[in-house]
Amino acid sequence: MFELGQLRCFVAVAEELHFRRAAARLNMTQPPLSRQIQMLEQELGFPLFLRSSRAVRLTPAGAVFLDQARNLLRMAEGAAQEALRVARGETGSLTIGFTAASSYAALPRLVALVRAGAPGIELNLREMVTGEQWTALRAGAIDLGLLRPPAHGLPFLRLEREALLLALPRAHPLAGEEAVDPAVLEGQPLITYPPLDGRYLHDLVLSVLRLSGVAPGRVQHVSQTHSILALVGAGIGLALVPQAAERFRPVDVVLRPLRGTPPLLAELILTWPEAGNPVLEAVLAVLRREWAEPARGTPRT
Amino acid sequence: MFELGQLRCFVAVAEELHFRRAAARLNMTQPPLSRQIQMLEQELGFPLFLRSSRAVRLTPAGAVFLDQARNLLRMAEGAAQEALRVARGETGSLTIGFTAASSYAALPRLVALVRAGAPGIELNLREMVTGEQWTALRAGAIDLGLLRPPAHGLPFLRLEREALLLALPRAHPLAGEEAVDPAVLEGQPLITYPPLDGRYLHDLVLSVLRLSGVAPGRVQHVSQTHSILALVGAGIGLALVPQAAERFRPVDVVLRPLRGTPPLLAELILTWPEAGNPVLEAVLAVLRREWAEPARGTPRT
DNA sequence: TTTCCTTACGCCTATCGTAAGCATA
DNA sequence: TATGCTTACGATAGGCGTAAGGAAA
Repeated sequence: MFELGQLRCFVAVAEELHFRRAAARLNMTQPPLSRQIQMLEQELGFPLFLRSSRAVRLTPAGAVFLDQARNLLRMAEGAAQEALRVARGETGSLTIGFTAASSYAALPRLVALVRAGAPGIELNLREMVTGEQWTALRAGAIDLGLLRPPAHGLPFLRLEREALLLALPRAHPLAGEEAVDPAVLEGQPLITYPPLDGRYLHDLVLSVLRLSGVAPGRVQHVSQTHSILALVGAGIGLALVPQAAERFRPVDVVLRPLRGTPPLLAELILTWPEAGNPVLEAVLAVLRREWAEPARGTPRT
Repeated sequence: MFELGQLRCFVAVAEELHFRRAAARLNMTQPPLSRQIQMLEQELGFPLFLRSSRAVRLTPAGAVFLDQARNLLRMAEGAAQEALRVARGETGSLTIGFTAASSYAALPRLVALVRAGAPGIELNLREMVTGEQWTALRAGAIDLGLLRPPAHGLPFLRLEREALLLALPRAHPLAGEEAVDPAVLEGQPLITYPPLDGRYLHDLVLSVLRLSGVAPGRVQHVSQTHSILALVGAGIGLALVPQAAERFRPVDVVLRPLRGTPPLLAELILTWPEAGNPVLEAVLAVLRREWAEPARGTPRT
């Protein structure tokens, strides 16, 4: 097969229609140029030029091949440029796994920051629960995970810290209070996260209860926060949910801080398999620089 | 700039993710393959692979470059194939200049024969008068000319020979005759071709008159046959036109052979700049093989 | 005679293959 | 210890440059 150098020789001769001038343009002498063209012609199996000792002309097949050669050379340069931009993290694509809950506040903010700070980078978004995200991170199916701790040793960035709020029906006697005493949970049916799939929030809720010295009644496990809120609204029980739930709270449910509770904060982290992907590095650089924990990430005072 | 050989090395390693197996596939040993990849990486300015002494993985930029490299290699092979087909005359395009008169019989027949006999060849058709065709042939703007003689020394193929017929209004007293005596032209107004632009037919008409010993009256010069026929229909005068005019004769005009006239035949030729274009050769081969002068090309008996 | 492409020939460089080096599981 | 990529080194082949050849205006 021919080589790109031969194509460069061919294009030069085809454009100059003069071997000596073409050779000068290529910074070489003319005999080796003649040989390169001959070898190219032999490789291709047809003549590219009609040499009449006084003039050089392209054959019809040569004219066709000239178009192709120019295309190939242009594409070759473009290929290097394109990949170089990816290597520099200036362009490329990342796939982000995110939990349903994060899609209301953290995810839109993250997408907006990346769009503004690294406009060449395309983000593919895939909603999946925390457990799926770990699998996907290990398999390389996603480049970033937006999920709850722990990070299992992987590098991570903490995006949000939010207090757990008590979710109770609007019709509940204490719904009008500014803040609610944890004691009301004593013996009450509680809806909380499952210990495996939603381990982090499950443990966090238990910590809150333990620290408050409260023992709830029957406990129901539901993994998605919006389902929990729906059950609360239906009067099935009370629940402790992260503050972000305020964004998708049904109208018949209200969220209230627990009075006197030590600030147990639910964290949302961004994690990734490892360093080395420049596109990823570019996105992380933007986030480290631009992301400031919003005021709403701290509990109401 | 990198070379296609390096791309082949890169694609092999990227597909095998294993230098030794890739080297085997490329019929070389593994150390030079490593060097080629290193040189390619240095050329590009970014690493293509992450080597961890136990596994080889593509970097994100490497994955992008793999796509580009595959495209380039595929295009390189395609380029040679495409141009080779042109060199063999199997495909390509030709531009044909043709006169308005030829577009009724000779041109459609020619196009049909080429379509059937050389299906890969595309024909571009450009109507132009004979004089324009000569300029275009010299400039390379058309590859073939469908025009009246002479060929001015260029190679040519005679496509048709047709008698000159007398065009006269249907209302003319002699319109009912099977053939007309040339003597009727004596002193009559005559519409014929201009001596410069339509030189060939002009001279041919004069020859017919001279051989018949007839001197017409006032002579009007009009270059396009369909215009001549329109003037005949309007009673402006009589005319001698090639038999092909039968195809686009107005209903109020009839064409009749001249009785006793020696067979002065108007020829239509196909001419081209020179040999050497395989696409042209392929078309000419088809025409030489398939073209038979049709019966309608000879004068009525 | 001049121009311009091709052929011939010697040198040099770049690539290949073999062998040794080095890190990891 | 085995596997697998890299480094080192000598041999070879392919490409470049100089010089001579040959055809056409």
